[in-house]
Amino acid sequence: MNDESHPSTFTLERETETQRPRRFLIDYEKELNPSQYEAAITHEGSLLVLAGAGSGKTRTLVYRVARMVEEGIDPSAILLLTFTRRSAEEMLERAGALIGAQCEKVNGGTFHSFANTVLRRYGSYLGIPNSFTILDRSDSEDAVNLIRSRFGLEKKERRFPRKQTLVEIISLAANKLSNVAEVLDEQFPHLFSELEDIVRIDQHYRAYKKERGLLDYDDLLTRLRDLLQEHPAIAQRLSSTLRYIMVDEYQDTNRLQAEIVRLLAHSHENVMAVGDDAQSIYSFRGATVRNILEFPSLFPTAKIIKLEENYRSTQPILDLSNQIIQQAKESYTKNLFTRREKGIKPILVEAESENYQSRFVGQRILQLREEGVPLDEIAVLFRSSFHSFDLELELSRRGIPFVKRGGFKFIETTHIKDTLAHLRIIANPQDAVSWHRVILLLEGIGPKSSEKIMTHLMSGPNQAQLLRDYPARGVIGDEIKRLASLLDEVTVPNLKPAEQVDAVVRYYLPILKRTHRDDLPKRQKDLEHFTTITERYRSLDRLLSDMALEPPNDSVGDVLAVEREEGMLTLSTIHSAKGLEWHSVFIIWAVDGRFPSLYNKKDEEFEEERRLMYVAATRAKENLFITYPINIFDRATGMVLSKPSRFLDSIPRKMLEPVILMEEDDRREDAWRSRRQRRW
DNA sequence: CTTTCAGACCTTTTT
DNA sequence: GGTCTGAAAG
Repeated sequence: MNDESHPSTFTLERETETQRPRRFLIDYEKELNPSQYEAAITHEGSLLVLAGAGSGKTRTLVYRVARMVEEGIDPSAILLLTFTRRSAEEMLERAGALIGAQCEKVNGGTFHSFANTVLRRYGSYLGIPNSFTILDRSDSEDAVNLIRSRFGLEKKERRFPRKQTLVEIISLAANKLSNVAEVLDEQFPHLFSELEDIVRIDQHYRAYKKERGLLDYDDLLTRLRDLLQEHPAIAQRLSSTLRYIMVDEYQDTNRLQAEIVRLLAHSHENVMAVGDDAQSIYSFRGATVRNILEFPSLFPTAKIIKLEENYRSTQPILDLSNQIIQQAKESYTKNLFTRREKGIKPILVEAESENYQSRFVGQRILQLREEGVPLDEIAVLFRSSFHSFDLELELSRRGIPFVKRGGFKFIETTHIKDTLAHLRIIANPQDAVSWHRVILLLEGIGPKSSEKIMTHLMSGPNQAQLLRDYPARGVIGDEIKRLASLLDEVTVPNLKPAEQVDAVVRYYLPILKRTHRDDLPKRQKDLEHFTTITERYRSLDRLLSDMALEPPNDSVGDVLAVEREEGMLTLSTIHSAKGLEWHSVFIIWAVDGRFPSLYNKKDEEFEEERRLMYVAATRAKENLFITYPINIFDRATGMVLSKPSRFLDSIPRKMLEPVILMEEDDRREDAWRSRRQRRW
């Protein structure tokens, strides 16, 4: 984000335009359909674009940016808020390819990364130090846990919620502009009796963060909102600099984010929200479909444009998708149609076991490749990250290269988090969460000693010196001295982040050897990989906030593979597949109980699972395979799952062809064939 | 006080 | 299959 050099020269393009017709590099009218075109050329005022799956939403956004810039709007006056930073980058790249590099000056990113930039700059108005540390989810949990144990709450007879739950509750309260009591009432009624203690923990957690210069994900948004609300002069300044705001995936924003948009747009109301109410799938993080539905009442002059022509999928795929969403309790605002009449009917595959399912997918992918479909045009989608474990083994066995999106991240592994904790105490010596982690790693030190050392450390400014002064003998004394030397070593002025990382890793390796003897080589490689990633950074603060906001999610193997020429197959959670498309898509584990998952008993949750299935199905352009294993024992529920997902119930057979896998001779590779199935 | 080990418990999706 | 807790050993 480049908010340092905004020349506020806004020429009056509208008037010039009427005086003499402009020449554009692009024939927008020809490149876009009438609705898309209208969205692309409407720049002033508020605009709601209801864009169905595959209706060219991204294209519209890209062309709109290009058009604005071509009309002479200063690119840095445009703010493009997207769901991931990557999608912002891609859009700006595409716009750049259309009309030129000045599109790079457009401000683009996630709400969180935007908030980070603004708060680094203006946070001091709220008493936030500009070197604040961003806590990721597990850091927040650690902090809450620390507070909880100080209260001695975990020793009560009745079961007190675990740290994940606590953080979830606190986070939801922030994102929904609600409070702990309401969240408990709505979503955790069984914990209502703990209200007082949870509120107390929340309060202490806040104070704790404030004292140490820590901000969690929610604080980034909350504090940005506070800044805009409490400091009108700054709000005014930002608002007049960022004169054109676009928000992508609006159906997955929460009330806090909507409030931020409202405040930012206060002085000009040039806001374009784009989204699809039928694809709202992030309520677990406080998103509400009400945002998109109520946009017109927030901005009463909003113009509404619907994009209903689907350019992605064939008719049979669209028929199935429409059928899935039509069974929803509430109806949605659009009706999708396509001109791609011809196509292959989606197939529903019943596999005897998980491994059969994996083998089928593997085989079929190889067939598709032989038929000329490149691997990077194929994806396997699933409800939960772990659903692909067996398939991953199968793919490796067959030598099919893949990337996995969603789920566990490289950055969340213990050894990387440990390394990061060391870097954080260097960047922000007040960061108690990280100190705690670092000190616990020392041999012979547990929670009690750690607490003592921490109190000692917080008593003065020079931590390395304080460490040396700490009275400790023997092994513990040596350990503490070693840590002190590391701190001295890395606080030499003008050291590059990568050099600091290198020092930390050298310091950390013996610890790693002690604590993770078993899979040391892999972890060591991860650390090397991590060091490489850090080489391009010039500031440690920047490095750390990037790691919190946009963590690289490749593990070592993936990175090596990316460099291969051949495309790679994509494995992805459906959540991470949002906005993407492939020639051929497999949806695996479409078993009732897994998808929809049995935890989601409430109506709303259930409906969201349905939308998830809809999102998954609409990713496919030509081929769609839905597979499910039968007779699977589910450990979580202790139930035997044997029925295909209920979202596929009552789908006419003419829309979805059932197939059963048959085990045949081993020499026949394609051991499956179609046949009638009557069991359901 | 720390470490270790056995048993219980729960298991989603992400910035 | 992994994390968390509690109890017992070092």
